[in-house]
Amino acid sequence: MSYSESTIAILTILKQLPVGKVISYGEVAKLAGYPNGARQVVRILSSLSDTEHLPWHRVVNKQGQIALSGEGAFIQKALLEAEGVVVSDEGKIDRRFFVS
DNA sequence: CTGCTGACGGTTC
DNA sequence: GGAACCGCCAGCA
Repeated sequence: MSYSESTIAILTILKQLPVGKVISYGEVAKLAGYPNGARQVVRILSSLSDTEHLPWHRVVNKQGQIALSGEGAFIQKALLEAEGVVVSDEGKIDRRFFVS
C-alpha cells in the first residue's frame, strides 16, 4: 500500500481538516503543494475515501457547491449538516464555512 | 506508448 | 451572472 508523493500529501491535508469546516478541491491540492492538482484530489476522494477513512463530504468545489450528483450529493449534504455546516437546498455552502 | 476520463479551476466572451 | 473552453495530471483500457 504505497501511495505516490502527491497522494500522501493530499491525504495528510484531508485528515487535518477540522470538523464543521469544508474546503475546496483546489485548496486541498494547493496546501498539499500541487497548485493545479485538483483532479488528483478528486481521484483520491473517489477511490481512497473508504480505505483511508477520509472526510470526503467536507470537500466541495470552490463555489461551495457539492460536486456530486444524485444520491451522493444528498448524503454529503446530510453529513455536513450533521457537523453544523449549513447547506442550502441547492447544496450550496456559505464561504464562512471554508477553512482560512 | 496513446488516448480517454474525471466529485476541478481559471479565463474569456 | 453564466456558459464555453482549455489546462491540469494520475489512473486505466
